[in-house]
This record gives sequence, C-alpha cells and structure tokens, in this order.
Amino acid sequence: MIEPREGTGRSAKAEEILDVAERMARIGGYNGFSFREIAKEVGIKSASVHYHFPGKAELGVAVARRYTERFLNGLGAPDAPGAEPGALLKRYVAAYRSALVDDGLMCLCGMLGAEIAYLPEVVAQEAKRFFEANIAWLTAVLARKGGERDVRADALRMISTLEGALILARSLDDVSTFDAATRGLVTG
Amino acid sequence: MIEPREGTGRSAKAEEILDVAERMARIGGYNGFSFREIAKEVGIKSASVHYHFPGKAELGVAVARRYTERFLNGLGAPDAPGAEPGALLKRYVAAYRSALVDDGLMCLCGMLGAEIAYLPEVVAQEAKRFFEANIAWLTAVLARKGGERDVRADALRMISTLEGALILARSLDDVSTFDAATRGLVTG
DNA sequence: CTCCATTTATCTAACGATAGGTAGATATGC
DNA sequence: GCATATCTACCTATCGTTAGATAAATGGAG
Repeated sequence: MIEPREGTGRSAKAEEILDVAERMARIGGYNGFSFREIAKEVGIKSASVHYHFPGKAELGVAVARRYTERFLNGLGAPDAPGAEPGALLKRYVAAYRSALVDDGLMCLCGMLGAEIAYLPEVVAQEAKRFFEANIAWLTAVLARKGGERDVRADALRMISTLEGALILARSLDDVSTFDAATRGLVTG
Repeated sequence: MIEPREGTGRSAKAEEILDVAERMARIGGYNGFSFREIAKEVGIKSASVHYHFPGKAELGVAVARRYTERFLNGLGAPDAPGAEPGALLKRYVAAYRSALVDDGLMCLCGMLGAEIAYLPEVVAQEAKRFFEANIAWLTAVLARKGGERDVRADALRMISTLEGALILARSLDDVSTFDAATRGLVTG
C-alpha cells in the first residue's frame, strides 16, 4: 500500500477518521460523534473504525491529543527569539478566532471541558492537559512581557474569556460578539 | 388532589422532573439527560414523563426557561434604587461562582451554548435568550456605573470570562482557578 | 347523595433507531 | 505465510416515542 503518513506513525485512514471525529466533537461534544457516522463519512464500515481505534475513549483521547499538539505547534515557542510577547499574545487570540471564523467550530477542549464530569477519565485528562499546556505557554509569554502582575491569573483570565467568547458568539450567531468580548484582552 | 403548586402552573411532579433534568443537563449537556434516567430518579416510568412534557425538545425548553427566570430573579432589577452598580456586578459574579461552588455544576446555558449547533432549534433559542437577557441586565448596570467605556463590549467580556472560568475551573478541578480567572473583573 | 362521565396521572409493552462493541471471514500486498 | 485493512453479521443496551390499559380523583346531573 502507498500509505502516505505524516510523521505521526498513523495511517492516512486513521488521520481521516480523526479529522471527521474532531469536527463532529467540536459541534456536538463527546456524544456528538459515533463510530457509525464517522465510518459513513470516511467510506468504511463502523467495525473497521475499531481496527484503527479500539474504543470510543481511545478515539477521544487521540482526537484531543492531536488537537492539542496542532494548537501548540501553531503558537510556536513562547520564548522564540524573533517574536515579541505582544505579538505572541495577539497570535494566541487569533488562534481562537480562527476556530470560530475559519472552521465555524468550537474549541475542542472548551467543548470537552464543559462536559468534563461526563467524560471517560482518560478523555477528561486530555482536556485538562490542553488547558495546563495553554496556561504554561501564556504564563511564559506574560512573564517575558514584564510587569508585576499575577501572570497566572492573567493567563487563566485570558483562556476563560476566549473560551467563553466562542460560546457566546456561537450562541448569538454573531462573530462580532467574539471581537467585542475579547477587545482589549491583549494590550489592555 | 392537593396539588401543591408554586405559582408556575406546573404540578409538583413536573417541577421534580425539571429539577432532575436540569441537574443532568448541567453535567452532560442536552444528551446528558434521558427520559428513562429522569423517570427512574423521580420514581415513575419513562412514559409518564411524556405526560408532563410531550418531547425532549419541549422538556429542554422548559428547563432552560425556568433556569433563566430563576437566574434573573436572583439578580434583581438592574436599576433597583437601593443597590449600587458595583454591588450588583459583584452579585453577578457571585451567581456564577455559586453554580460552581454550591452546586458543583456548570451554568446550564453555558453548557447548551457550547453545543448550540447540535441542539433542536427551540432549545437553542432558549440558550440565546438567556445570554441576551444577561447582556441587557449587565449593560443596564454598567451604564448606571458611568464612564465612557463601551458597555456592551464590557458586558460581553464579563459573561465570556465567567462562562469560560466555569469550564476552566471544572476542567482543572480547582475552585481557586475560577477566583483567579475572575479577579478584578468588577472593579478593574 | 348517588351515579356516571371526565380528567389526571400513572402503568405495561412495544416500536424503530442508534449506540459501542465483538467474532470471524475475506481480500490485498509484502 | 503473514500482516494489514476491510468486510458481514451480530450482540446487548439505550434512546425517544407511542398506543392502550388502568386506577384514582373530580365534578356535574338526576
């Protein structure tokens, strides 16, 4: 077989499954994707999805891990020499905005975070890891920026505002709501 | 029949059903409650739940409406003569905090808002109405407070931060995360 | 006051759809 | 021959929903 991988050690079909599962999860949460619907969309049978991912919890974990990695890679290192802290923070806000505008979807982990008490433990852990990694990245950037503020509190407030702004903008079906809610988040 | 009502025009059993459904929805979202589980908990059969609420969408609407009304009643009028704007805003933050600390649950409409694209239209409308009512209340209070700031943007940012802080605190399983994320929201 | 129709609130029993999951056969390519 | 990747066919469980029976309370008419 040709098997075009992308350095992840996963087959192209497995990546395709993750693509579909992620999109469904970012619409309807953990219950928003099913083996049968995923299978239908990637053109195989539901039993074959179990070949790539043994169970739903494992699939959920894989989706969340890949999402977190891609998200962090898109941000770049918080201490990158060429990037100013202010620019990095703006990039951070833009990452959330593009989830809303480009994809028209929620942040996966905001979704999972909302229903965290309902999730299999392993999946809940991945949502938690996403937020912890985000906090670490933001605190690193904010620390570089200087000032005697509580950088951890600032990081938590930024993440909260962004996740909440996604929910609000989608509920009101109005992108400008996101912009208004996050205005002044960086420089202010 | 004795029928102890509470001025809502609903039977005591119907209120009991709403109690259970609300708690379940605030854990697992719209898919987090089912007629059978509700029925089991209130001590009747699932078919009997349909006597009180014809379908799941109608039950979802009823839960959301009651939640919104209770929430707004708890806040009081935004132009109440005795209450200062600053105190009202603190009360607003405290309302979210008590959902987390007292109930250990998410805000119902933050939950529904996250999965809004997945919901029956009538239920989605109720989540939207919750947020619109919250925006109206907050803008009224912020306008009283004075200053030349964009009160709508401030209201949107407050709601976003609070909803997001709930998600974050629950994901990290740490109440102090909520307090840190919302610190300075009112006076700052 | 009694009789009877109606309403209220529940039940049993089932429907079709969908869920996650499993066993075992099958085809393809190294 | 063996690993890969898919299939068919099925399982059990749960979902929202419906039809129809039942028991008890209600309320008006004789």
